[in-house]
Amino acid sequence: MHVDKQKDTRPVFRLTEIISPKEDIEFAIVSAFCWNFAWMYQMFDHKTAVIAVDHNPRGEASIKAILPNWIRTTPFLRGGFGCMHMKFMLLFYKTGRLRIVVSTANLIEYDWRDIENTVWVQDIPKLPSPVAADPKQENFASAMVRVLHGVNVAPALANLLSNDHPNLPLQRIEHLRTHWDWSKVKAALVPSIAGKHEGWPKVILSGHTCLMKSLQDMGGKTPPDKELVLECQGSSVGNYSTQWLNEFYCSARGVSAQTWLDEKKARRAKLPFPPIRILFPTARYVRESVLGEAGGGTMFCRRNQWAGKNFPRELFHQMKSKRGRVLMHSKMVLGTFRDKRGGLDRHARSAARSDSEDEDDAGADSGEKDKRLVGWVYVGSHNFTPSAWGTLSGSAFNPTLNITNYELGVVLPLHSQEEIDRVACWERPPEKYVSGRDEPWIQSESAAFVEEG
DNA sequence: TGAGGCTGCCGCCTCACAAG
DNA sequence: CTTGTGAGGCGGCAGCCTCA
Repeated sequence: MHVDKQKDTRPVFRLTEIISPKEDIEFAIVSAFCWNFAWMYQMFDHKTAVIAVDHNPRGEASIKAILPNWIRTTPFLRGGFGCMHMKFMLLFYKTGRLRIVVSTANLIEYDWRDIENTVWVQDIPKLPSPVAADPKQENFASAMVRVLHGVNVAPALANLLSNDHPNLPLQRIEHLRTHWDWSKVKAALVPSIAGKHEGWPKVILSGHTCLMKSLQDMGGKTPPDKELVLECQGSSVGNYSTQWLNEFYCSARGVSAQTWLDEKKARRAKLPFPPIRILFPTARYVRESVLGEAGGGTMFCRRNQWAGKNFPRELFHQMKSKRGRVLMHSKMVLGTFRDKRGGLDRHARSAARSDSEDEDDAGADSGEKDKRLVGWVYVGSHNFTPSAWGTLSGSAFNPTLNITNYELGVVLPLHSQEEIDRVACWERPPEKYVSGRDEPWIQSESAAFVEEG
């Protein structure tokens, strides 16, 4: 389990250490795709008010009191497709401190005991008195406000406030922006809100286009003399087309989709695969892991995907945990910059910078934050799939972003090679699958999962 | 040189399917 | 019980070859 920078002296987080000291927590908003409510209930003091955001398979928005002081809320899913996959916690302490947790783990024992997950934690101090927030300013807090509205927290909060808990430390979701001091947060929050997002102002607030915007804002745009190499690691495999991989890659470089949205589809389909390494465990790795095939229940790849005509089998790489033969439920995208072949020298670069591409964004490379990054890392609930990150359509003038799932993660800038190696939870560099020898773990073909289908 | 036919490319239509 | 996309099938068209 990888942790926040300040806490990396400690290699492992227990859930009881995050939700601690539990008597001091007044209120919590907690989200996960899979819940064991009885188990989680003991993690909290029974006096603590809790809003539990959960996945509803039917995709109906709902709120319901499920335990003393607990309200379960579920967000709407268009047509019942997709899932509420966000995993986060907001822990409001009696002292005013707010602890933000963004993780990859579900709230069941298995995820915290048997497999590897990743957690990002930061404590946010309360401001002595509220400050006005610029409604146009987008930052971590404003993104969190949108997330909470997106997953139907508002009616649950109103319900608590008007019943047994009128004095909660959060009276309105918007107060997150004005009552706490977020200035120390270096991470960018990257949500995917399920549904259809139309027009640039909305499109850049969600999905891979939000990743693009966040990278621009933190100076993480791939420099013109460099090439971006992506290592995408997750526990589920999507349907990858050249078009979608290039779409994602473009955003990961910090380049707006305006550059390609008006290109003909037929032409886009013929582009080569970008330099993306897709990390997924091989069948052999799962068999030889500590829990064997039975432990492969959280890894998803289907035969018809792998066998698909244009499936990018050559992009697949082994996913081996640094921490021994344990399976990982972590989801990370690691972006690193390498010199282009025949790359420009240092001098030419500054010239290239001023005259090449740069579109609408002015602040991307500016100011003191430009301590020249070597890359960046995303960690959170997003698997590397179109359902999680979204697909763009429409025109460059009026784009549409369609997202199937609710997902949440953070992006952090990386400043050194050492930091890159430390932050990745897999052995680097990842080994490429050997054609003929290596095949991905396919759960439905394992004797341990016979009832599949 | 012109008619006819073969071939490959492109665009259009329909259908199936999406992920944890 | 969405919306968008890729695959696959089909037809039109341009280019080229062959034969009279």
